[in-house]
Amino acid sequence: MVWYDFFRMSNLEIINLFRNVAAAYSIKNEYKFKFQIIAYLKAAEAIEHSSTELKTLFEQGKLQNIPGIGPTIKDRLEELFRTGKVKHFEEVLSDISPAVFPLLDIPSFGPKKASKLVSHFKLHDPKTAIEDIKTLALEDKISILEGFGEKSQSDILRAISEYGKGTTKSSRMVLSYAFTLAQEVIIYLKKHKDVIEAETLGSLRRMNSTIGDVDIAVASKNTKAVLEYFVAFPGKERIIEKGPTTASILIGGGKHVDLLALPPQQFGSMLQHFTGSKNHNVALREYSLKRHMSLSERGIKLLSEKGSPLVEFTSEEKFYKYLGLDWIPPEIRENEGEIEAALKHNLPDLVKIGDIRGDLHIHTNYPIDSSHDYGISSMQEMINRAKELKYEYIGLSDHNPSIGNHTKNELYSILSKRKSIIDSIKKSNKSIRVINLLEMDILASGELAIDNKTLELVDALIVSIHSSFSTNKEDMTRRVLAGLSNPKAKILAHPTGRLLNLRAGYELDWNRIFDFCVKNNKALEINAWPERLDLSDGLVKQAKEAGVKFVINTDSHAISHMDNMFYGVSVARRGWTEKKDILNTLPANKFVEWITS
DNA sequence: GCCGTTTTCGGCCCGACTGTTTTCAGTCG
Repeated sequence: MVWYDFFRMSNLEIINLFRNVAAAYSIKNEYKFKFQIIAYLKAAEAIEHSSTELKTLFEQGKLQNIPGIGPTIKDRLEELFRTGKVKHFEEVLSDISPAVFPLLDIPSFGPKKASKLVSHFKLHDPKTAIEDIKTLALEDKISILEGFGEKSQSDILRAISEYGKGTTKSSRMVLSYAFTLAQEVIIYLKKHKDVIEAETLGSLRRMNSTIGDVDIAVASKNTKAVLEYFVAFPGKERIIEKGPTTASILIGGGKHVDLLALPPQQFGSMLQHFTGSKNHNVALREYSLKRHMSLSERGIKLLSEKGSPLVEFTSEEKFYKYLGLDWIPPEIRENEGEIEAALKHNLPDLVKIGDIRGDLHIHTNYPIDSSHDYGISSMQEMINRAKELKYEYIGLSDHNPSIGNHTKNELYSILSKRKSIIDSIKKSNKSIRVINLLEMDILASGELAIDNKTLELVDALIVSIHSSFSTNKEDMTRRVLAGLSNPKAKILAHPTGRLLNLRAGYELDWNRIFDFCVKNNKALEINAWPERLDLSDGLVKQAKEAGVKFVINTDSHAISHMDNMFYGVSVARRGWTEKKDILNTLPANKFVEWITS
C-alpha cells in the first residue's frame, strides 16, 4: 500500500494518486481496464488545469464542475475528503509493490517496465527503488531478463543518471527559458538551406506558463538532411532518437528538444497536430469523425469515400477552414469552448503586444529605504526604455519605504522628496506621461503600510501581499479587500503570490474579489515576471467572464525586464482577453483618468 | 469511468520511434 496524507490532500497529491491508480490498472490488465486508465489520466490532467483546490470544490459541492470528473470519481473524492481514505483505491493499489511508483517519474520508465523489474527482483521499498534498479543494472542482472537486453540495461543506467541530474518527467521550464532556447535552435535551423519554415510547437507555441520539452517543426523538401543537421546542434549533449521524420536531442540542463520535419505540403496539418493541446486535438478529432473525416499530422482522410486520397494542407488556416472552422489562436487551444466559437465565427479578438501603451509596475534604484528589493536601473533609464518601446505612459512604482525603520514624519518626508524629483522628471520628459505610483504592502491587518495623508503624495497605488502567506483563505480575502478599499489603490499586483516551481501562492475567494473589482473599478494585474505569470491564465479567463478589467505589468527591476511584457500578454491571450479588457491599452488621457479616479 | 448536435448505451484520436524481436511491446506526445 502507498501511504498518503489523505486528509490534507492538495491537487498535486491527488494528481499523483490518480496517475498511480492508472498505472496500477495498466499493470493489472491494460485491456480490461483500458477506459478506466484513460478516465483517471484524463481526470488527473483536468485537475492539473484547475485553478481551484478540489478540497474547496468539495466543500462547495462542485466537484463535478471539472470536466473529466463524473459520478464515480466524484464519489471517490468525497470519500477521500470525508474519511481520509478511498477503499477502492486501496484495493486497486494493494497488490502493486510501492517500489513501482517512484520509478514512473524517470523518462523511459512506464508502468510495464517498472512493474516487470520490481516484481522480478522482488523490490518493496519505494525509498530505495531507484538505487536498487541502478545496482542491479551495474551487476549486469537486467540484460538477461526476457524482453530486456544489453542496450536496454545501459539505457536504464543512463536514464537513472540523467534523472539524478534533473531530467524527470515532472520538471518543467518556465516559459521564458524555453522560449529563448527555442529561438536559439530556430536561428540555427534557419541557417540550413533546406529549411523553408521553422516554428515552435506544443505547449511552447500555446505559450503555457511552464514547458516540458521544446518542440519545433520544420518544413523542408529534404527532411533527412535537416534532421542530420539538427542532431548536430552545438548545444547537444546526446541524441535521444532519430527517425525519418522526427529526432530528439538532450541539451544542457537536462531538457529535450524535439524536431519534426515534413514536406511543405503537409506543414499545415503537422503544425496543427503537434501544437495540441491533447484535449483540443481529441475534441477536434471527435468533431471531425462525426463529419466522416479522420485527422492526422499528415492531413485529412475522408471516410465516406473509399480509397479517396489524403487531403494535404500547407497552412493551418486552410486545415481549420476545411473543417468549417475559423483559425484558432494556439493560446486558446485547450478545449474550453474554442471549437464551438470557431464554428460560430465568434472567436475573441485577442489582445496583442502592439496594443500595450504603458507599463505601470516599475522598480527603480531610487533610494526610498524600502523593506523589499530595489531596481538596478534609474528612473530616467526606465523612462528612456519606455520611450523606445513607444509607450505613451509609465508608472514608477517602487516598494513603499520600510515602516519599521521610520516614523510617520520621516515617511512623509521621504515620499515628499520623491514626489518633487518625479515632478521634475515629468517636466523634462514631455513625450511620455510619467505616473507617480508605489507598490504598497497590504499588512496582515488589512491596513496599508502608509497613512492616507502621506498617500496624497502619489497619484495612485498598486497594492500587494508580501508577508504572512500562510493566512487562511477567508482572512486573506478580507485582508486583500481591505487593502483594495483604499481610494488610492487601483491595481492588485501578482494576485495569487505564486512562484512557478517554488510556491503555490495563497488562496482567495475569487468570486468575492472579482465582484469587488467590478463594483469598485479596480483592476487585477497580470504580472509578466517569468517566475510569476500571475494571475494565472485560468483565473484570467474566470475574471474576464465576471467582467473584471486587467493591467498587464512587467514588475521590472532593470531595463531589460521591460521586454517581458510579451509573456504577460501571452497569459492574457490564454485567458481569452481582448484589447477592451486590458486597461493599459487605453490612450494616456483615458488611462490616467482611470488610475487617478 | 466519462459523455451526449443521430446516442442515457455504446462508443472512446492517431501515429512515431526503439529495442528485442521475425511481428510486437512499451513509451511518448
